[in-house]
Amino acid sequence: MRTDTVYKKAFNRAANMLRDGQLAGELPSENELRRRMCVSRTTVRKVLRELVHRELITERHGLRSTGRPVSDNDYYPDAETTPRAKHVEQQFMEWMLRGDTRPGTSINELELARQFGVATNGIREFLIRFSRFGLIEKRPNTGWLFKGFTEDFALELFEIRVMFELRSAHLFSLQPDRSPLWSKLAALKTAHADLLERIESRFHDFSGLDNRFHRLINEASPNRFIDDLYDIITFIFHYHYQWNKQDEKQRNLAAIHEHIAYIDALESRNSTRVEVACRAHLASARKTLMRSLTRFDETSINA
Amino acid sequence: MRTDTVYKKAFNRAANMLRDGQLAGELPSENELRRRMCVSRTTVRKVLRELVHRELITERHGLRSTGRPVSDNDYYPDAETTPRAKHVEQQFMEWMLRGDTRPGTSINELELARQFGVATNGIREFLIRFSRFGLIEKRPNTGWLFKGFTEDFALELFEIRVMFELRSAHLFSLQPDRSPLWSKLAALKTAHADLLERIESRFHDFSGLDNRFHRLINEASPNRFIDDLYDIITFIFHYHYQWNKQDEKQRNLAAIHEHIAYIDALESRNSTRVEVACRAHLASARKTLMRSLTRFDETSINA
DNA sequence: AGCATGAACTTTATCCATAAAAAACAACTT
DNA sequence: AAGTTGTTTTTTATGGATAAAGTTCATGCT
Repeated sequence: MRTDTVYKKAFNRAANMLRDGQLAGELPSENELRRRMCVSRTTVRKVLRELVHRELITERHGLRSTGRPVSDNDYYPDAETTPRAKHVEQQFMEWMLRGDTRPGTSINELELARQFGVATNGIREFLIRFSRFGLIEKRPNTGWLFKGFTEDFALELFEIRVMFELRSAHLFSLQPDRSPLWSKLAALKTAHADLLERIESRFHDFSGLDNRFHRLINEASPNRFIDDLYDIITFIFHYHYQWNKQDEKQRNLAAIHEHIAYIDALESRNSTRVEVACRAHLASARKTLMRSLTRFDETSINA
Repeated sequence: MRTDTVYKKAFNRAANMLRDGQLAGELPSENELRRRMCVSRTTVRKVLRELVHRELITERHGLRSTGRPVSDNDYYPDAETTPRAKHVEQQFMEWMLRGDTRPGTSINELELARQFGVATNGIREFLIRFSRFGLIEKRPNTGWLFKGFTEDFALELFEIRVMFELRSAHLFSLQPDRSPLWSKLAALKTAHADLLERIESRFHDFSGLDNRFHRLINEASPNRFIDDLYDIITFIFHYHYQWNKQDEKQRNLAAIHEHIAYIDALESRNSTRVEVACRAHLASARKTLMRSLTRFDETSINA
């Protein structure tokens, strides 16, 4: 059966809004709520029905207003707000990156389905989606081949990344002064400086910033294929570093400094400087990844 | 129910082998056949059973030998030798490229499933696979958005293609003289010259040659992400030009000459020459595509 | 032991069913 | 007329079933 994660997530959001006082007094119309929560009115109505049922809101001659205060255990647990497909993704990535899955292993849809507790259909859809990341390959009528999250993979990925980023950075620096992206860049620079101040406690925040930064660079000259590659990078890094936290603070600190230098170079509009800063940053990112890869391999082997 | 296209295709191949005399006299073992036909032994046995049943081969105390001659209507029709997934692909591409499907149209899985006569699952799997081509986009819980086979798409694709090809061509030309790829290149050059001789009748053969050529260039410095882009290009061009045959001979003739110039440049190992020839060829390919796109639009509008 | 066939078992490709979510339609209200 | 809410219809997300194809095990023959 289809999961009702959309409803549950919407319910939790609504509960949050009630708690924050965003919905104090008389509630907005179903349509208005629908817009704010980005779900269909059908779902909004389901949420409202449940809110009434739990007396979190009251309804009197068609007028809805806030009811009793929201308590912590009114919320649905997080796991129930994530669709199956996402769970499959998470479990698969863990299986692949954490387990002792060696390059050359063949992937069995049925086995994964059993292991993850879903129908084979979901596994298959995930694998098809995932195959564009270049880590697995389909052999018709037979199964999938895991090619491995290897050094080769990382090298190939970074080779393309460098090409793309140099191109985008160059085009970014050629923008007219009046382009609104310059002020966005300045804002990002400030954000970097701020993070630097609070690095001790907030170093996890870097990955969000990193994303925004690299996506901003691409915004000056959009190209869907470049965006795609960046999706891959984001995805891979997200999961890889999620289980690989050695030196995280150190790593991020270095990267912040590189970013700032890179931003300065962009602002200088000097193409040589841009190239140097861009290459320096990517070289360092690659080195970090490679180091974590080999170390990762060792721990796997010894596990 | 799963289609038995694997069996039918294998059967046709076996029939062909019988007809060609490749299996004259006593037949090889099941395992040997399995290897030759690239299917499982289970399928081989099914084929053999049917061949016996139709008296195309005879079996006597476990010894199989050829039987009556193969007739034209022993073959299964082509349509029955293609798996559903492939049919979906073909029908979808036709729907997209030939119909009046405008950018911004939303794609309905259920409707396509009905239209193509398959289960929604097959449609969905195809769409997921196809989404990496950058022409459609998924909006969760809602459907797919067709972004259009537009000029923008072609421009973005070619921008990347140029970057990749310049990089690969450059690296190709840096190979040591003893690399075996040089002789492969020479062979391809001859093939081009041959095709030029028989261009009047054989101009369709160009696309195969084109593929081999560009893939060869990439072989010198493999990168899976570059191969991926080339898959996209191959796929798109295949379908686009399948229904868009204007000036085909003309187009291919020009391209052959460009390829030859490009090969000469590579053989000269002179990087400036390589770059010039490569750019010239890709610029021309882009122009051709763009022209066919606009013309294509017009015919669609008037259709 | 090594290869051939036969039989049993496992996995993939494909269809179908259904609850959840979205969209469309209808009827009211201001 | 535009925005509400109530109702119905359509579509997506997900599970389940099964024939075809692949793989493994068993048996027998040189």
